[in-house]
Amino acid sequence: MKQPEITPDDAPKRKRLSSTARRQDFIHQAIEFFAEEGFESSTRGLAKKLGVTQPLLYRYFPSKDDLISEVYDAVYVNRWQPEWEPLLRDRTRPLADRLNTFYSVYTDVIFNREWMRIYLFSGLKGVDINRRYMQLVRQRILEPILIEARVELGLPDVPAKDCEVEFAWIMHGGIFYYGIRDLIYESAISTDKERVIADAIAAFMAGLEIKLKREGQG
Amino acid sequence: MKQPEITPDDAPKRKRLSSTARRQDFIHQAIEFFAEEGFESSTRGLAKKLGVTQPLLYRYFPSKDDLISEVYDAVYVNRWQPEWEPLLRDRTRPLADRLNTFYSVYTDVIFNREWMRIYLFSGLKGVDINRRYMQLVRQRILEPILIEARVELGLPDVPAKDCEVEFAWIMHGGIFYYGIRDLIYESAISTDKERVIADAIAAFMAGLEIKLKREGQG
DNA sequence: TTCCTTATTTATCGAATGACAAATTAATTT
DNA sequence: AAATTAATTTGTCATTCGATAAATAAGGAA
Repeated sequence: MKQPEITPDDAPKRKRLSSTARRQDFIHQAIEFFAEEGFESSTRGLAKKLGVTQPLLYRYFPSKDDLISEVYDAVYVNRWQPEWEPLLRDRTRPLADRLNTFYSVYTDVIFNREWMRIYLFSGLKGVDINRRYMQLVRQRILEPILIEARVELGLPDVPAKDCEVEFAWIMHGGIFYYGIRDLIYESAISTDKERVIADAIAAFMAGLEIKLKREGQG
Repeated sequence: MKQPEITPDDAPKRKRLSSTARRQDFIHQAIEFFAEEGFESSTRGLAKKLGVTQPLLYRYFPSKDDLISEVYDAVYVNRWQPEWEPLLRDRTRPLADRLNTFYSVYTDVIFNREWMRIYLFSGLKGVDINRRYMQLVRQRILEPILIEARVELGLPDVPAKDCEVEFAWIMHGGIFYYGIRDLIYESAISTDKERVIADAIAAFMAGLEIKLKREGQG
C-alpha cells in the first residue's frame, strides 16, 4: 500500500526553513515524539514525523543524545516559572490560599502528557537532570512552604526538619500521582483538578499543624 | 581485552537444567533485567545475563513479547496477597491501625526497585494489565477503606463517592511516590518508611473525617 | 556400552538502527 | 543571469535487533 503523492506539481517538493526556525521546530516536535514513543525510538521515526529525511537531523544535532539533552532543557528548565517562588512567600495571603494558587498554576504547566511522560522516561533512564529537578522542587517549593507554615502558626522560624520535608513530599507526590493517573494511566476519576488539589492541601495543612505542634513540644 | 577462560577443563561447558527449572530462572532473571534496562533492551543482553545463548530463549518463549507477558504476571499477579483485603475489613481494630499495618506490608512487597521500575515501564507502554492493576487497587483497597471510614465514623454505609475515592488516591499516591523517590530517583530523605506512612495516614484520616462530615450535611 | 531424547549452541537471515559522505537543489548574493 | 552559499536528500556502512534452522552434546533409558 503506497502513499499517493498528494503534493501538487507546482508546489515545491522541499521547503527550506531558516536554520534557527528549523531547529526550534525539531526540538518541539522531538518533545512530542519522544514523549509518546520513548527515547529508544528511532531517529528515522522522528524524521518521518517531521517530514524530513533522517540525516538532516544530524546537521542540527551532533548525535541523538545531544538532541535528547535539548529536549530535557526545553521541558525541565524552560517551563519552570520563577514567579512561583515569591508567590509562595507572599505573606499578605493565608498559606492555604497560596498553596491552592501555586498548585493550580504549577499543574497547569506539568499536567500534560508530554511533560509527564518525558519526566517518567528520563527518570527511568537515571539522567541527572531529573535528580536536579527534584532538588529544585524540594528547595524552591517544599522547604519554603514549611517555613511559611511555621510562621503562620506562630512557631519559631527554623529550617524544616527532614521528616517535615517528607510530609510535604507526600502531599506533593499525591497531587503529582493524580496527574500520572490522569495523563499516563488515563484512569483518573474526577476531572475537577482544582477540587482534588484543594482536598489534598486541606489535609496537608491540617496534618502539618498537628505534626508541627506535637513535635514542637517534645 | 578478552575475558580469560576460567572454566576448568574437567567442568562441563554446558549445564542442562530441567525444562521447568530453566523456565522459572529465565522469568525471574528477566524481571531483574527488564526492570533495570527497560523492555526495549535486547534478548541478547538478557541471554548474556542468564549465561546462555540468545536462541535458547526461544525454546521457552515463542517471542520476546510472550516473555514480557510472563514478567508482568510474575510481578503484578503473583505478588498480590489476598489477605490484604480482609485485613482492611477487620473491625476489631481501629481503622488507622489497619491502614498502618496494610501499608506496611503492602509497601514491603512493592517498594523494591524491580517492582517499581516494571510498573513504570509497563505504565508508559500502556499495556492494559497496568490499568487493571489500578482498578484492583481502587476496588480492593481504596473503596473498602472509604466504607470502613464511614462505618467507624457512624455515618451511613453507602458506596464511596468519586471525589472521596480521589481523596484516598491522593494518600495512596503520596505513599507510592515516596517509593518512587526512594527507589527510582534515589532521592528520598527519610529511610524511616513506617514513619512516613504513619504521617500520611494520619493526615488522610483527619482530612477524611472533615470531608465526610461536611459533605454528609450538604 | 549403545541408543534416544532434548537441552543447548552455532550459524545465519532480513530488517532496523545511528551515523557519515557525497550529491542535489533552493535561496541569496553578485 | 551567473555564481555562491547552505539546506536538504540520496546512498551507504557497520551494528544490532528478533527470530529461525540446523548442528551438537548432555543425560537418562535400554
